[in-house]
Order: sequence, then structure tokens, then C-alpha cells
Amino acid sequence: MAKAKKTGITPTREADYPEWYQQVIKAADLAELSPVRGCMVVKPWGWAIWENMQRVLDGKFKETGHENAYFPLFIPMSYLEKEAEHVEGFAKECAVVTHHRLEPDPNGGLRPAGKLEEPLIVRPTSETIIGEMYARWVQSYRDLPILINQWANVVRWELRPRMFLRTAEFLWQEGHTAHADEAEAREETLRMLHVYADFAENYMAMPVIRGEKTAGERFPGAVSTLTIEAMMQDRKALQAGTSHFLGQNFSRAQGIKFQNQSGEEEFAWTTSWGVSTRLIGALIMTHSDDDGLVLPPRLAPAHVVILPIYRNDDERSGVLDYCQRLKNELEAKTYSGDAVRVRLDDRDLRGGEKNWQHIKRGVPLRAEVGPRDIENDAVFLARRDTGEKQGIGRGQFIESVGDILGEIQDGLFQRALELRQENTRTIDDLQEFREYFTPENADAPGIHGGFALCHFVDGDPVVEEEIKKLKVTVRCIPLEGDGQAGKCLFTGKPSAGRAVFAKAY
RNA sequence: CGGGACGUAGCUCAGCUUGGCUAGAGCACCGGCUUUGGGAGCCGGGGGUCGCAGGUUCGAAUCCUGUCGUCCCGACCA
Repeated sequence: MAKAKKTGITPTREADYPEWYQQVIKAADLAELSPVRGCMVVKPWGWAIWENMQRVLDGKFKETGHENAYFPLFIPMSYLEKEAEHVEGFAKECAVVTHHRLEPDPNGGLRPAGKLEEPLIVRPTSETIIGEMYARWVQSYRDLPILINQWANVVRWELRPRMFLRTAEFLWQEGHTAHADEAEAREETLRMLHVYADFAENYMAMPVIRGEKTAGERFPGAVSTLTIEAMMQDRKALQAGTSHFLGQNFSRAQGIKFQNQSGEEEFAWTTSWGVSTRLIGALIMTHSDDDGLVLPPRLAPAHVVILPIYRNDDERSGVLDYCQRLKNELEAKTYSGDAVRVRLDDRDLRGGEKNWQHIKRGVPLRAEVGPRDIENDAVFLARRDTGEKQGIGRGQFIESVGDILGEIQDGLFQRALELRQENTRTIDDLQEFREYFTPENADAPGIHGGFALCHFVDGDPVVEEEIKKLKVTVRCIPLEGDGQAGKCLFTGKPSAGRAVFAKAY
């Protein structure tokens, strides 16, 4: 009897994309909302993905000459006031600590006491506190460059949280560097953008566009903001990482000064760059399908899950022995420089239910092993990315496991790249632009639009108004543009190059 | 911070219009038996001060007032 095809996730992406996203997180047991407004609890499976991301990125930061350090969670309010644009950018979303003690109140509860002389803000980002320290550390050109990264949590009091994409508290890394000259600082900004792009494409299997933000989208206080932008499966853009050239704005505000070789006093040139747990959201929306999470092998907490199948206690011990041996043999193999990560799921659950759990959690390979397979010295192997299932000899499986994982990794990247290519258009006609970004049914806007490459004039009010109406934003001016000049789509004024326009998260 | 909706079991919700026996269902959970190669079936069981505080009433999940919270749509944002 053929059963009706049932998806692991309800609703499907097509039916209700935002709800699908929430359900994937739930079904894959990645995280859940906490009782604290806007803050989430990252559960072990989600955390393991983050740990893998951290491990890879941390290695890349160290390879590029950076060291880790740690700076305080609290920042004196006055620090934030020093850089005017910076204040404006973050003031509206800061958590503020005004007291340092609790005392009993008359109703049997507690109330804050011990008012602080100067309020402390919980860092929304650490440029100011880190800059303050750099100012103390730098006297001579010989003290530069300073190349430091920190792994930390930050707080931005968001009004509308979405798991992983925008939460009040989130985890990230922030690199902060100070240099003796502009060229070196600009080079650093670009270098780290490429580190991010490499990580996104080769580890997350997520193609990205490297580009520069327009003035309006720039980091508050930065001279230039570089970004990597990815397309999610609903064709919206997600900013996946940023690298900022801060010029001398922050060093002037914070007094990061040094004497150069001629004995003259100069301000240092600084940069900052970061990626956050938002990358997990990006990962989910890039690869997952209507059955749940799909993980690129390089970041998957488990590459292979072995599912023993048996009917009774007699079969049980034999099957488990065989599985344990298979696990050991697989773990002796490597993929992408690491030992193959294998889990043996011998929980006392029904096979079907167990199997679905691993599908929903996105494990790249599931190997079912039952008496029948053992007889043939084989396993029944299922791929999460294609859904393909086949019997394969045990020896062959062990020999090829690394290759199969590599195939999955590459396949996911190709699939994501194709989606982006199919949904990227060069547009030179305003009417076409409007239609491209207008959903067929305004009351239930389904998946529509994509990336549009258009000529434009940065900051022109006519442009701003038009794209705002359509809820479209300028994502970036690609670094690898065609370099052709043209006419602004909206105003007809001369344009030096095309930018990527899209709806965004 | 503006507009809308909603708070009933761990989760999703019914019941409320028209107040009335012991507050229900599905899923999840626990136990037993039969099962086990893509989400098992049957039987039994545990679990709720109906968000909170007042009020009306012989009687409130249901009506009234207040309050707290959550979600959605805007504005803001990694």
C-alpha cells in the first residue's frame, strides 16, 4: 500500500516560509525561545553546529595572525557617546544597567537599589571599550598592528526577534585591529571579508556575494563596510558577515595615537569585523527542505548515524556488535581533515520514528544495519541531501565515506548556487523592477523576487523612496562587478556600476 | 512606540455567543500486550488553581473592569 507522501515539516516552504523556518528549528532540536523575551536557548544539536563554526573560523583567524582576548560585557555610557554616528546607530537598542543591588520591597518582592553614578550599557558591540584599551596600549608605531579577536555575547534590544536571525542576545566573534597606515587597515578589512566568504562557501556550502555597503547601510561610524550577502530559499537576502574599515573615526574619538618613525603623532587606522549565530539561520535557510534540516558535512555534528535494526534480543547483540565495529572502522577514516564523526543510535525506539528524527536533524548519511545486511556484509545507506537510498558493501562504504561526504558538500553548494543564479536578474527597466518585487497576492505574499542587478545613484531620495515602497534594499555593490557605467534605473542620472537589490532579513 | 489578534494539560486547540453536573480532544508522556527495514496498533494510566487581580451572581473558563504576557502587521536592526 502506497502511503500518501508525508513531509517531515508542516507547513512546507512553499506554503509558509517563515513558519517552516520555525518548525525546522523545532524539529531539528536546535534551539527554543526562552522565558526571557527575545532570548533563545541553544540546544545541544544547535550548539554543536556553532562549535564547529567556531572551530573553523577561529583557526582561520589565527592563520591570518590574530589572537583571542576578552573585554568586559559592560561599557560605561560615556564611552558610547564619544563617536557621534556610533551613538545614533546603537542608542535605541541598548540594555542599560542602572543599579547594582537588590533590596526587599514592602510587597515581599525585590527592588533595585544602589544606583550607579554612571549607567553601564550591555555591549551591543565592543568598538568603544576595546578602543579605550588600545589607546592605552599604543604609543609607538612599533606597537602596531594590534590584531585581536574576541568570542562574546552581545545584546541589542530588538523589537521583533526571530530565532538565530535576530535575537536580543546573540553570540558572535568581533575582530578589532589597529594599524599604522590606511592601506594596511584597508587590506585587513578585505582580507577578513575573504575569510568570511571562504568559510561561507567552502564550509557552509553557501554561495555569497562580496560587496560594499552603500552609505545608508554602513556600520555606524565606519568609513566603509564590506559584506557577504547570501540568497535564502525564499529568495530574500541575508547579510552573513561584515568587515568594517573604520578609518580614523574611532581612533580620534578614543585617542588611539602613536608616534611614527619621524616622531610625529598620528591616529591609528582601525577595523572591525564579525559574524554571529545568525550564520546558523543562514545555514538552515540555505539547505533545509520540507523534511527538515539539511547539514553540509563539514559542519555537521555527526556525518553518519548508524541505525541498528533487530527484532529480538538474539538479533540485538549481534547487530549491535556489527554496528559498533562499523562505527570504529568509519571513525578511523577522515573527511576534510577530521576523523569521520559517527553516532550509533541504539536507543530503544521504533525504527521509523528514529529514522525520521535523524532526517529532521539533517545528518548527512544514515546507515541502517539489520540481520539481512549483516548476512551480505553490507549496509543500507540513505543520503539526506538527495534522499537517495542504496545497499552498499561494508568495505566499500568505509572506503568511500569521505568521497560521499565530499559529494554531498559540493552538491549542496551547487544547488544553492543554481538557486541564486536562477533568481538573479539584470534589470534596466523600472516597470520590470517593480513587477519583479511585487507579490502576486499582496495579502499573502508568497515566495517571489530575488536579486536584481541595477544601476543606481547612492543616497538619491528618488531611489530611496521607490525601493522603500517595494520593501527592497540595496544589499551591496559587488566587488566583482562588471565595471560598466550606465544610467540610474530610477533617476536616469549617470551610474558608475550596478548594485544588488533584494528584499532582506 | 502605533494597528490587530490571542492567553484553557508539556504542545496544538475545542468549549465562551445564550453562566449550571466531575472542563474536553489530538499529539506527547507512563504501564501492559502485539509489533519493528520510512512517523505502529489495542487496552489502561498520570497530568489543568481555564494568565493574574478584582467585580457581578445562588453559581464564572464563560459576563464586566483592571493588569501582565505572547504572537502578527508596521517603524528599527547582524
